[in-house]
Amino acid sequence: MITIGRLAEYAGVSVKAVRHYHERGLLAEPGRDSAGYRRYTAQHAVDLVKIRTLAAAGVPLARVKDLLDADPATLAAAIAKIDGDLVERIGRLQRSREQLAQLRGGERLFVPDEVAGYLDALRRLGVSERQVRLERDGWILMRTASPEDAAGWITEKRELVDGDPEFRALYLDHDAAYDWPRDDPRLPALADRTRAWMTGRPDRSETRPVQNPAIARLAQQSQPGASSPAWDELARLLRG
Amino acid sequence: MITIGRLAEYAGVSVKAVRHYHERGLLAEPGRDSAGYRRYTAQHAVDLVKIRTLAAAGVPLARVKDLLDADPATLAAAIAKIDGDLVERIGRLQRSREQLAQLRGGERLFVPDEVAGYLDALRRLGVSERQVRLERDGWILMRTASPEDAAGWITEKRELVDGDPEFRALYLDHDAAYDWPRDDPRLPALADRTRAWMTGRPDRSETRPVQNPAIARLAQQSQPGASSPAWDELARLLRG
DNA sequence: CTTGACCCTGCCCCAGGGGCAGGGTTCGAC
DNA sequence: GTCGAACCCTGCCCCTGGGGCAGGGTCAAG
Repeated sequence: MITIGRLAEYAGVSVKAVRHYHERGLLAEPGRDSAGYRRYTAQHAVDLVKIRTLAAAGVPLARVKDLLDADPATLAAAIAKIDGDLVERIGRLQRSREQLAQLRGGERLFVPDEVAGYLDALRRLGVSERQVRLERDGWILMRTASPEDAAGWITEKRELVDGDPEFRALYLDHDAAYDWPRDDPRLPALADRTRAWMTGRPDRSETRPVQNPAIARLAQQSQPGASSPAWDELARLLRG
Repeated sequence: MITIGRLAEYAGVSVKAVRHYHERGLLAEPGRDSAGYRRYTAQHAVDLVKIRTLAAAGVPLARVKDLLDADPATLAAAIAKIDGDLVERIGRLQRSREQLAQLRGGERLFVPDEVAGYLDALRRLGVSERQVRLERDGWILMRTASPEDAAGWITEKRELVDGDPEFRALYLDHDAAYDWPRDDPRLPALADRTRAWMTGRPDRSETRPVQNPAIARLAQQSQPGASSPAWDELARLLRG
């Protein structure tokens, strides 16, 4: 006849846990001795190890209770399912490890791969970090509104950056223009070149070229102080 | 400017969780629109993904809060530790899978390997399942009282079962005697043979041979109805 | 006869949300 | 113009699996 402490130690659980299992009806309450102490049998130890094993596998105690007096076939089926869940949980933890590793290395975690690749391409081009962040935030905003459109948008922009030298040049100039004064004499010329490039674009020219400023405006709303006098002036020149 | 629902969807968490993070001070409360709705920026999405990643790795929200504005070196160290915990947890789950598998296959889970081996040896000898269970329970009881003694005891009994033919014969007869009537004429003869074997044992003869009935008595206490009239009579004959 | 290690019950606490009540809002369809 | 669906708001109580503490009683050894 063993005490609650010895029982708990045998099974590798806390005394508190044993009492908890009594309360939940998982483990039979044993008899008491003259002092009112619980006195356990070996069978209790066997039952407790069973409970501990299932609970350690993440089975809710309510289900453990059912499983304890299920017939062997049902138990076997349940164990198979629990094992499947376990495999899945292990997989999730492993994916969690990968995500965690990316937390150390920049923004890859926060956006899908294609976007990360696009942002890296911008960086290789020599675009400022401020602009890269604007692009990233713009993508996130787009993406919350319409994931498919966002995916198309990133593909097209990637093609432009990789394949259109004039787009690259304009992009870098727009980036640099951020810091120019509002009355910088280079602004009208830049607006003209931009308009020329836009009219040179074929069919889908009404949607995409507008997108760049549109995104910028979105990002501007979301990030206070993300525009500049020169950009405002440039937008005015393009509209007018 | 995105709503709470879109933000939650982007990060793969529930709306409720986002509000929870606000309450805990993990995620900055954004501005409200004219209807009182929260309106988020892309930066919130980035922050939320970070929170979700740490939380998914099992980091308590209170620690997540600290990590969010820790410097990169501290963060890297913390991530290394979290990753270590993750590896440990994965290991535990894998061990849990093994234990679970044993739940289907008998009692190996409930006792250490040597004991399981000993019980299997008894079964091969032709001992009844009732007796095997008595032995198992006796071991568990012993073990909770004194693990080292229990280990020694199981080793000696294993040696006896493997190496002493007369012990094996006596053991099987004792097992069979369980069901005899109290006045069975074979009982005195069995008691005599048992006494003869006990006196034939060298040095440690006062501890071990007594153990078998002692264990039986322990098990008897723990398992109501685990003795029988014939066993009681046998114990009386051996004492007298 | 004390001291430390047990045991008892009962209560509140934690994370990490879920669910529901009891509202208000927005948007598209009819 | 109005209806319904799908959002959003706050506030409250609920869950699991125990931990911790209070405020006792008990037991064995020195």
